[in-house]
Amino acid sequence: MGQRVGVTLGDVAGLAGVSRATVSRAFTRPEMLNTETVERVRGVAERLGYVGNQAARALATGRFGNIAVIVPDIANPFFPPLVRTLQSVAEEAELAVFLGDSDESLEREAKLVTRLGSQVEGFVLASSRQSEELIRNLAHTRPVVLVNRDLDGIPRVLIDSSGGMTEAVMLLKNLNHRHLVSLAGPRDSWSDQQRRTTLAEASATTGLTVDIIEVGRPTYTAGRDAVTAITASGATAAIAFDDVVSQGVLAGLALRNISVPQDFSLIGCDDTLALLTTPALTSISAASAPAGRAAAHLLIKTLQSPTTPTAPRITIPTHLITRATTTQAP
Amino acid sequence: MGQRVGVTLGDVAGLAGVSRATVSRAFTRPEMLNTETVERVRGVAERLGYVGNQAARALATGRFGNIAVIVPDIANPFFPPLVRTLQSVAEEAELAVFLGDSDESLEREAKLVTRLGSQVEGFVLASSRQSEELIRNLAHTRPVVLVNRDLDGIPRVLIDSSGGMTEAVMLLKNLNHRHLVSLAGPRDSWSDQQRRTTLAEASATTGLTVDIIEVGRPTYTAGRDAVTAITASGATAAIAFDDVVSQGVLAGLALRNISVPQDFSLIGCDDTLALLTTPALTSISAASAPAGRAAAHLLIKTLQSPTTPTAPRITIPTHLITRATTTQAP
DNA sequence: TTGAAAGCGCTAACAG
DNA sequence: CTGTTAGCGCTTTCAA
Repeated sequence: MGQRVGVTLGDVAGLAGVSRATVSRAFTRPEMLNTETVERVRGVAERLGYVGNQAARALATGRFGNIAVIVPDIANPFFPPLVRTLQSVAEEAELAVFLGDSDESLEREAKLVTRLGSQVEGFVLASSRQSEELIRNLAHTRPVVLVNRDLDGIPRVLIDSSGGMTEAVMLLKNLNHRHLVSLAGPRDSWSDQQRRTTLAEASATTGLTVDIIEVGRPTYTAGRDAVTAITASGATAAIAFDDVVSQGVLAGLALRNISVPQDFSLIGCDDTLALLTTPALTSISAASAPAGRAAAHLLIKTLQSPTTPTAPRITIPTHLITRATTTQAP
Repeated sequence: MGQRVGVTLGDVAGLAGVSRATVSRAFTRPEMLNTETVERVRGVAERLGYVGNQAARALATGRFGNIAVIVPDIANPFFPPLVRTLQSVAEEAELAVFLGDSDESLEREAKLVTRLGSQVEGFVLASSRQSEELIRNLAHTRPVVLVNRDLDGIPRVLIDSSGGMTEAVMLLKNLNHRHLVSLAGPRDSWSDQQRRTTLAEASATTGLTVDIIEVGRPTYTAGRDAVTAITASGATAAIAFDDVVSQGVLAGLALRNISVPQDFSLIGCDDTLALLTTPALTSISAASAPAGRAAAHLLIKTLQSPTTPTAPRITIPTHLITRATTTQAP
């Protein structure tokens, strides 16, 4: 059976000469108690170094005081700022946060969710690759907030790249590009699908040709390796799934002595590498830190009023940030 | 009182026609049971979607199945790979991981540790800023593994930058630099202290002059703003606390039309920005992913054999990676 | 090989 | 305002 872990409620009760219930109340409902009692109990607790046992509390109340955030790849620069603000907001609400990295794998994401499900109040799923069905099942069990995924009736915060994406296409058109390539990312990512759709619309409107090259997992290497296909396509400009991929493309282009932007124009997404590249990358903004904050607030709100009439939904618009990787078509 | 959360052991027991103890054993000690019983119970459990309640299990066993990793700033590119591998190893060991971001603050780190202390088996403190006393107290309570912090008797993994740092100074000396500046980071960071010490020794050996400029929190802005002091110093080369700072310095130098490496040589640390900068940054390697893996293994090992004779200690050596930001002194 | 029963540390009615 | 009591869901002796 369970072994003593440390100082318990009972220990404090004994030394303070009160019942365990009183000790409990001294922490959770001090207003119910005589001020003096509260102080005495807290004093004893402090002296003993008493720290409440979360597991026991969770078992008794059904509340865990924990939330989980699941991301496909914490090493992708889009996510750390999101996780950072999320955790900061959670902390203010006295919530501890589990981090799950699904490694872009649907199965691992599912495993994480089940594993964590029994000890969290709710989930934030960022760029979830899960099937709609699984997410709905989960949301049926506990509050779920989605980031960059849109499912009717589930709270979510979306970074809507359509604005920036449309601006990107417009810019390239105005610069006389006629033929672009889109470096598409993970197929089961909502963001990727949204970008595909917007791109299709924009190309229809503008009459530009857009080839699609799938890079799959968005990495530096994937971008660099895509350059063969890019040059083969004959396009004069590319829009990449994210800045990490762009970074790779930039490197691959340099290897072939293709200069950016003179010979080729390039636009990234998420604006995570900001001024880190040379030339500085034209990119589509994506406020991941605010998205994390918003998601945290949404989740906390849902936790407080379980029966929300309609799911709160936040959409963060994007825009194109023109820097130095785009210019007139050669 | 606690409300039903989902399917419980009892539910499964009822439907399978066995006692709750048997259900429990079917999962935790199947070898004690009739194979047939195990299968039947597991079948029923699966059908019902039974997931064990961690809190209850923790209460009964004293084991939580969780660990925590605390970092000063998850948005600093050094940490995500560390956290990623850490979580991956933990997952294989059936451990869930809490993430705490202390925002470089000693107080927040302490708060996180207390908050999480009651629901984790152990801690990984990465680049902890805490006082030695607090860490020792904590380590007295539960297993602690340190990353980039060295305290007698506590397991730790160190990325030993002295090798790379010495090589860096040697390189600069051989390139005829006589006067360097060191951009020092957070004072309470072990890594920073180690770098200061090594630098002092190396400069004594080589006869180079080394000025120290404190940048405090290692950010892009801090690096950029340090350039005033750098130019004022009259040094011809700098070694920065990390690559993020270097990145800022590079930008600040560019603003003043000082070209790197012709007019000024620059060396970073941690090699996190790899080829992202232009010119590509000469840097000191720091394998943060392997460090995360090692830390996870160490913690798991400690968890399994609580009374280790001597604390396991891993040291990862570093070396200088010469790229394009270093050349002959002007 | 299985069941009965006690208990992990805490909270929440219900009395008083 | 405070104590008594009955669990929360699970594991683990002890018996059978």
